[in-house]
Amino acid sequence: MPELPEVEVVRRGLEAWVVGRPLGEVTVLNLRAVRRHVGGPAHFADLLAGRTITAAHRRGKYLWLPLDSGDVLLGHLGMSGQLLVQQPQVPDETHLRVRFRFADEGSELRFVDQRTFGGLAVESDADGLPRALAHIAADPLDPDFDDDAFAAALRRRRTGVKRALLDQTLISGVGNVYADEALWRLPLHYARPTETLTRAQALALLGHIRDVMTDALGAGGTSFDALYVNVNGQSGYFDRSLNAYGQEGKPCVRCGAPIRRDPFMNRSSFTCPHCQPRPRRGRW
DNA sequence: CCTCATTCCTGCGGGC
DNA sequence: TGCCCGCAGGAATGAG
Repeated sequence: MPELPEVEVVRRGLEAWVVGRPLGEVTVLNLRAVRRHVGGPAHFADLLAGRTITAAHRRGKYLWLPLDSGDVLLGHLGMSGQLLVQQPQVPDETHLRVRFRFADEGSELRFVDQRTFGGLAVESDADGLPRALAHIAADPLDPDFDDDAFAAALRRRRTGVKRALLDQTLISGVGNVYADEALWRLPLHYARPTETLTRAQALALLGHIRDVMTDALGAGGTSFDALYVNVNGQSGYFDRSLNAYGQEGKPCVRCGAPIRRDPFMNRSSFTCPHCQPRPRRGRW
């Protein structure tokens, strides 16, 4: 996280507050924040100064802002990235990494990122999708998402179902929180081998991913602390509606069994041990 | 091509 | 009180 719903909340904020405005001075305060920009920080800033942002797009967890120059400003929030619209007189945030002033001298855009897993880059327009996103699959809220192709590709995998969901080349926008929530809703254990899923189960899982993301979007996203906020610094409240993620020890709202936490891929997976029993060889 | 472990980063909280 | 360690985890990268 932030995952698709949180990134979409940010995209909507950018659409409302920065699209149509000409950029002024751009200042890179942290090199790592623009490490994906091949030409370096000065080049990054030069390509942006004076250009007007014409739109705000998203695929999965990636955001991009097309410019009137034909280039696009591409961004990923990583673990802790924020894009904030702030009045210029507001003191700099501790982890301010890039500042975007505007020629209209109104509010500025700030990229703030505590852990610097996120980053920004400028690249030339690729007629629709930025080249750097060529390997990122469509996300489940994309009207062009191909449900049948997803179900078939998921069942062709030879791995656990949650590993597959976190693979952004198969389906994008799903992270640890929404993977656990969708699997709880089905319900299905995260280690279920993908090749044992029926087509109907694969499609049902996709439906739950869509449902939980849509619900979260309606709540303004999921926030566990002040890190996950919209462009105005406000938190969503979907954390109150989580049924599995972060609920270790609390009773499953469906059956009452205490939710368990398992180590998984250097992070955690949360399941109901009763509703989502671990698959065993020859028996699921 | 496919799968999977490793690595990057900072703040917080628990344990001693 | 202070220090150390684990944990939070998206995605590029390279090994096998």
